[in-house]
Amino acid sequence: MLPVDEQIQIIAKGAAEIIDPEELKKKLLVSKDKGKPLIVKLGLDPTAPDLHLGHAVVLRKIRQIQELGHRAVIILGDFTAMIGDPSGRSKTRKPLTHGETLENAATYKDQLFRILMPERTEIRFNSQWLSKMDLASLLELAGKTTVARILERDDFKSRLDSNLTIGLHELFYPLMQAYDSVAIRADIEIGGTDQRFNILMGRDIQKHYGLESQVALFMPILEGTDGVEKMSKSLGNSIGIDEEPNTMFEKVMTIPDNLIIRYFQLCTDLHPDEVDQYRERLDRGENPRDIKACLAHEIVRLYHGGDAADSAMDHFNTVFRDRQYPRDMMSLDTAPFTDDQGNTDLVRVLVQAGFTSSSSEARRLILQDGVRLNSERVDRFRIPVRDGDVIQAGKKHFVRLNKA
RNA sequence: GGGAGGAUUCCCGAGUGGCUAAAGGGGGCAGACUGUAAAUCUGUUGUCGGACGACUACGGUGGUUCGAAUCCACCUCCUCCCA
Repeated sequence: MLPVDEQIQIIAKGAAEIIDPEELKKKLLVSKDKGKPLIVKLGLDPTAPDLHLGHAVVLRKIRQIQELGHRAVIILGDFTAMIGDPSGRSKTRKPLTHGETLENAATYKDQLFRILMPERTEIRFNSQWLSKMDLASLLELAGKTTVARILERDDFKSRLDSNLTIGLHELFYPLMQAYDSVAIRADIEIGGTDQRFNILMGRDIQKHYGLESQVALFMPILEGTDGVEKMSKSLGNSIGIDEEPNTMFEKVMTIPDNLIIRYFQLCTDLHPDEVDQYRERLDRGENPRDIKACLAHEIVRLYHGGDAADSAMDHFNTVFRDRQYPRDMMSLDTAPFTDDQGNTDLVRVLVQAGFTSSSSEARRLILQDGVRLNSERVDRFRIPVRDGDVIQAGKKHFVRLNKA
């Protein structure tokens, strides 16, 4: 195991807040002393089976901690999912059925191990202990906090103030999540800053059960590719960890420059010192594009491996930086779209190639100077073409035509 | 239990009998600019057709009317107020 101070440096990289750093240090010292790994808890709500880089922020952090020799316990909140975490939501969420929950959980697991080390990860369902809790134990648990305390939570508070519905059962959510920490004897609970209330509740409740309190490790909420909103699939600004290498690379390249370092910190496993080197290069006035390319390469490498990262970078440089044709592009037989006079219907070609979803859109694209034939703007819908000609739609779609 | 209001195109939201494929904003796409990107500016944003045009569309079903997103009836869902 690395020296404690160094471990702390790695754990703290990119973290929004650690409560309490001294306690963390103490736990690490004991752990190193006794050779006993710490247990890092992450609670996941099994509703979102497509992980993106935003979710990956906490997962990567866990991975880094695993590399230090510690263990992770992932709690799939199959039981709590019946309530639906009210965090950050302004509405009561529809409860999931048990079947849906299990189905989601299976998908989730596959994706988790793209990031975590399986041999140092344990996945547990909180129904294991929560479903067995009898009324007496529930009352005991509930007695360890107060209504006022629960209602302090921002989202409950604002919902209450604006007369929105709050189900009584929802008030139990933080308690149940806290109880998970008791059940698994968590040393550290990690989560986004939006989990602040729930995780701190865990510290409290553990103490009431006579356990040492967990350390709360909060990670920032990652901004999406638009640089403003938090990353989320429904906002369309997310980068999924399953995305194709080229797409992933391109998407990383579209983040605003001022987010480069933040992404290095939150989306890669680079050592803090390496991140600092990139920061210095930026400060020295090096072209942010090139630093961003390093970032994109690193991120693609994490999810697809070095070779894929190299070729994604190569593709990006060719197409976007050098404005040349990509090395490999799809090809399309023009015969079905060519009339007797030898004119090819580009509208249909664009639709067929999947570049536009309707022919109206294809016409629009042509009329707006968005289509090129061998680098020349096209201003007609029907045009003669030769074997091997290249049609380009917008900046990134290419197809080579062949006349079979 | 009683009362009031709402459901519009990808999203928010205007429209209250023909001039409405439907204002405005967001988002998307394209073009210009640029050291990638962001920002900015311009255009565009239902489908089919190279234009004129046709078709489909304003929660659901039926109706009134020459004509309905707009009026009426019933239904579904949502919200608010009083108790």
